[in-house]
Amino acid sequence: MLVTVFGRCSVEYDGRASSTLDAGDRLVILKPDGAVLVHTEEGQQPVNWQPPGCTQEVTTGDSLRIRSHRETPAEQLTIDFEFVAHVTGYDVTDDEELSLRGTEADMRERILSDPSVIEAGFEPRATERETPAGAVDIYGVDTDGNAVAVELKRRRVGPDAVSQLNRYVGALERDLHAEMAVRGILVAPSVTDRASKLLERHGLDFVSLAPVPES
Amino acid sequence: MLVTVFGRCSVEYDGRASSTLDAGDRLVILKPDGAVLVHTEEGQQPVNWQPPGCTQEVTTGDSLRIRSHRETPAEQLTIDFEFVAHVTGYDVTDDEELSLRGTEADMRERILSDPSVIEAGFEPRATERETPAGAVDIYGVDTDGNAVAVELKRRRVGPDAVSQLNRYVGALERDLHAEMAVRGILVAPSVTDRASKLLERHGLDFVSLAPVPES
DNA sequence: AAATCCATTTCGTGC
DNA sequence: GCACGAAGTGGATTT
Repeated sequence: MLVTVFGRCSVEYDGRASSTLDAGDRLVILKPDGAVLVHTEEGQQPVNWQPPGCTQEVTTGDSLRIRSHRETPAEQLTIDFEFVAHVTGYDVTDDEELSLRGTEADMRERILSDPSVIEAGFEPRATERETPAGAVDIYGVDTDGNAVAVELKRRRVGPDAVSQLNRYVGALERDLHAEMAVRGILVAPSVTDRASKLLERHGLDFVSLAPVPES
Repeated sequence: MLVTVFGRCSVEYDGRASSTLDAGDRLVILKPDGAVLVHTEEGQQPVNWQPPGCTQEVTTGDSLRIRSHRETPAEQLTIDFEFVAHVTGYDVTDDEELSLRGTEADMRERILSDPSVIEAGFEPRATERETPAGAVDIYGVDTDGNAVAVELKRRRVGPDAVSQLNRYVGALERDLHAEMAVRGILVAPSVTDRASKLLERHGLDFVSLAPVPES
């Protein structure tokens, strides 16, 4: 059963960090998988929560208390209700899976089916090619026989993505032992100013590509 | 009013990406700030959502339909109910603020109040010191007169944090124009294997520090 | 509005 | 279980 509780409660959390929240009107959600969510009137994110797999203990002495805990990491959430306005339980069953388009994986498929969107003559050789620095999204060669590392991002990128690509290029250079030159190409809808300067500094290329073909 | 709807619904989303979700039993939450959440029986995260600030349009013709949209970016969510089991509305008001301990900011305060936890003789000179590559968490000098960039992480770090620190060190070196040598110190509870090798490769130091003083 | 980075990020995948 | 990286990441802060 998925249970919702409306009411006035205070919340304490202790685990990876710790927090306290004084009494206020909130919505508490208990999921059958062990997840707990405490939502206030604003924000997309819960103000407090516990992830799936937690164990709940509900006490209804003088007042309603919900305790949730887990090990590894040791975490504990305690919700104390001063007042309960409404409780609902509903048997939620959902066999359907979300179908999502416009992800990084979709960009990869598009490039593999038409490598020329990267550049004329680009030949993909592997996806998720392992290097000592991590997996390269698309590994291939260009018309000049250079090795090419392609890093994909579904949205506008900052300096972090450039550093990531640069790590892969460095690892490939050491891996290939100077047998061939290694180029790095960042593929994303756009880049920020700093990212652009970083690309130039590291001698990396950029190709603009959006996750969803624009209409 | 914060509104919850239990029922069987299908969901369509179109915006930064796009998705479809066939009919299933779910919990839909409508917040007064315009946020919309669609929760299934499992997972901490909603299967579909709309962020705060969105505009809702509810149609109750043959069946209940909730449409939410926003501009910048243009995004739209449509929830079609085949069956509504339960609807609850509750006036949720919450003036309290979450008090959170164990954040990166707390680590910074601790270091500033006792810089020797970094190393003997370390002198902080600035926090959030701006460089062309971003802001350095703590900037200071060591006993040998070197400039020191300290990067803080509240949890175990991987290669990304090392690259981040390396960017700052590089930017400081160019900024200071070889007036003084620049050291980089990563401060975190622990590092992964790859991160450790990267630290060594870049000549960066590591200091172990947990966000919450261990008992 | 854009940029940057933290987050009790969560989540999936692979080892 | 850990490691690594994506995410419609969200959220806060500053410019």
